[in-house]
Amino acid sequence: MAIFSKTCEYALRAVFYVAQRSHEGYKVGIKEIAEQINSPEPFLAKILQRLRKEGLIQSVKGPSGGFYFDAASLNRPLADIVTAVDGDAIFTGCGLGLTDCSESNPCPLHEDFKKVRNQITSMLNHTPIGKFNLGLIKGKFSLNK
Amino acid sequence: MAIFSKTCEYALRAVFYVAQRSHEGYKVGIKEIAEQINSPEPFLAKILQRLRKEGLIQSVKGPSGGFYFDAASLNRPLADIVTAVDGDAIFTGCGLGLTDCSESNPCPLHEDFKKVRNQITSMLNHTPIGKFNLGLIKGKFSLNK
DNA sequence: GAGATAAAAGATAAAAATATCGTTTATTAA
DNA sequence: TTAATAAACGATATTTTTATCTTTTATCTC
Repeated sequence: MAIFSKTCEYALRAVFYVAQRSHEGYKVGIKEIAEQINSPEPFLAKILQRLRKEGLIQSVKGPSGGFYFDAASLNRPLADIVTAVDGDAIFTGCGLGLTDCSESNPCPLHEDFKKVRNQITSMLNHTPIGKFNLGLIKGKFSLNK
Repeated sequence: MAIFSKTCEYALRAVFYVAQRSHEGYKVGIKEIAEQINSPEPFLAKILQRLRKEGLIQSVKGPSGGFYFDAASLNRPLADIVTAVDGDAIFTGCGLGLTDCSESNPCPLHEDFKKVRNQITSMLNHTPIGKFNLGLIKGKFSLNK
């Protein structure tokens, strides 16, 4: 089990790649994205369609078209992407899968998981999509293996 | 997406319930466990079979049989249960799903996820199966909704 | 030892997540 | 205004996870 679904992992990797290229002034085609982040192209296309419908990423059709982020979108937090793809289970869900777990009706791991969730939530809320652009351009980070 | 698979959530809830009952001196039948933790009985049976094969839980067949933990097993860490069911992805996997992510070839979120993973790992390694027995007996914790 | 009980095992089934394909629509550039 | 390009859309396929059912085996009680 991972923190995010496979779908969300692809989404985040794609987001980082498109953000980097947007920072450099380019739009990117789905084929290039899929190659660069090592994901199945048609599946990734579906994911980006969803993000686009939610207004989280921009795209234009036709020659010299592709996906990109405008300035405002580059500043959105990663949490928006995660929520769009995986919902808010990672932010609010019980670690043991209970539906009514809460302060007043806690599972045994409630306090422990609260810390973990808070850390993940804080990280995703405070990390803008474009945060790693310079690092990616400098080749400091990997997105493909 | 959750931290653990549904299978693992059931496993942990069942483990807590059986641990509590073992502490009280009882063995528990699969039917009672499934009822008390609100899980599908035959599915849970498969899960407990796996744990039993790995020696993480004990069981006896026949009348007045059922599942239980011996003293040594009650002191094992939750990490053993999680590893048996979900493998070690939660402890070692890359947050973005990369296979070769490491200190020398990091994904953009590598440092952030290291903190999250370390916290989860530490928690699961330092929490023995029997830790919540008294709290459960006193009704302080919920396992069923 | 016979009958009852409860877990183990094996074969399936259903649902959800992941992945693919063919066609359509929008946009651009010539 | 046409040809080429690239995303959008809709239908379908595959794989994995989750769940069920039936039969078998072990153990206890009498």
